[in-house]
Amino acid sequence: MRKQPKAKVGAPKRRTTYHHGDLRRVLISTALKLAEEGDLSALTLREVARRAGVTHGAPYHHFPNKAALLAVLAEEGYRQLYTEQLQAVAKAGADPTARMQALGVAYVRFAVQHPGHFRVMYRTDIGERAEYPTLLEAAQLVFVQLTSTADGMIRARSLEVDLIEFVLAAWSVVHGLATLWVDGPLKHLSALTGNRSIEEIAAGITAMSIEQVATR
Amino acid sequence: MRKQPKAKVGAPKRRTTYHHGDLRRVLISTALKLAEEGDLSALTLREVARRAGVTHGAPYHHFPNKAALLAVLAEEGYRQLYTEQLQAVAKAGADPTARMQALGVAYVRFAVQHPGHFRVMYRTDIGERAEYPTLLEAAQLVFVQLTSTADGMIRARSLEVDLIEFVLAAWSVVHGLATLWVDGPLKHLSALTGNRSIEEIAAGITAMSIEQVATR
DNA sequence: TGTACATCAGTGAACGCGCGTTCACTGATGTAC
DNA sequence: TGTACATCAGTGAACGCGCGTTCACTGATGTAC
Repeated sequence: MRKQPKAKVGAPKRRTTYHHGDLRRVLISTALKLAEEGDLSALTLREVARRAGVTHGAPYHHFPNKAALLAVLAEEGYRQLYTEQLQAVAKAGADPTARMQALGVAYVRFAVQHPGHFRVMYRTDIGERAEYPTLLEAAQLVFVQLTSTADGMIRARSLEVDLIEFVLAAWSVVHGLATLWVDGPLKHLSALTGNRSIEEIAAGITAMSIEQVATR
Repeated sequence: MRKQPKAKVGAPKRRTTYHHGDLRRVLISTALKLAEEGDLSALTLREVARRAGVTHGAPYHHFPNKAALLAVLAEEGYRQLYTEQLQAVAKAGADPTARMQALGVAYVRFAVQHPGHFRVMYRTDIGERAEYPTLLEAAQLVFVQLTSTADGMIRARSLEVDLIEFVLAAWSVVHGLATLWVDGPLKHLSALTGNRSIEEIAAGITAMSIEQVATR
């Protein structure tokens, strides 16, 4: 049996090895947890290090600076969103309208289930995104998926709407709902939403906003 | 003629009086200007004082703390939004659908024209809003206006939609568009929107999202 | 299997910074008589 | 109209704080022979 020093109660887990093993991964997931707690201003490198049970200098062996860590977090978010939307669309079957709606619902569900990722993805004070090409690429993946799904629906139904405008409308409604829910007034206005789950609401709203276009 | 000391170039205007005259007002409008510049993390009390040409202790003779200044800013924003929406609805005439759409367009226009107010209004890290009853009241005014306009449209057309759901859908789409435009990816994606004005886009999108419900 | 040595990934002290807030002060202003 | 005095609204030094980042260091780990 390995010697296992007693860990102080409430203190971060005591490492048994000097080297951490997978600090990079731990820093990312700790930062994510912090972002999930709400206020992004509480997401500091020093606090991340603290919670990871490591000195505040340690992260610099894995990331050149704070912005780089946030960029990784954002990129992971976009990839996750892409994957979840891909699955949702696949599950929705062949009907282009159903696929479009599933995409929207998946967007809102992602934001609600991964608020940390969502916040970091749309935070503006991360610095120039152009410095992180893989982040840009991941974001574009999501956008392309939206555009092509929307295009599929328009073509299938020979709708007379401008693709860009349709895409913007769809994006706006789910982004708005997600934002109002995750960080906005809806967070506290449960009186409004009662005991309906966000998913039900999202389904209702996207149905109202998107499906309508198809059935006119 | 009053004696007028030469002001240093680039420095804040030199006061000729020891007392400022209307520092409270100036602090508010300076804070607003800062919020309009983009990143709310740059909106600090000290910077506000600096730009107002006053020491950083001075604001405390007009506001108990930073949160109180932000609360005033937010409240002004809500009142302004309410007024602009009221005018837009009045201008739209009697048709309930046209009124509803005008309300939505006014929301987006407000966000675009007053991004500072918009940012502060929806910032979560201001502290507990319940501490500022007049702020709450102003926000509710806007919400009530939205709800009653939506209700008017539903009744006039005997729509079979849930009021809350309709309200949420309408709010989501304009809030999403505003957010994506003011602080989100649309800010830089002018490729998407081309040379169309945000107002045209907002009109198109709200028409697509809201009017459709009525014409089904 | 053992040893020498390079490299990796931590530590912890330090730097410089800007923030919100407090406080004793003082010059300017308003008011009573 | 002039004067005494209270109050208002500034000043500027100071406090304590947490942040991002750097750096010389050192213990742990991996590799060549």
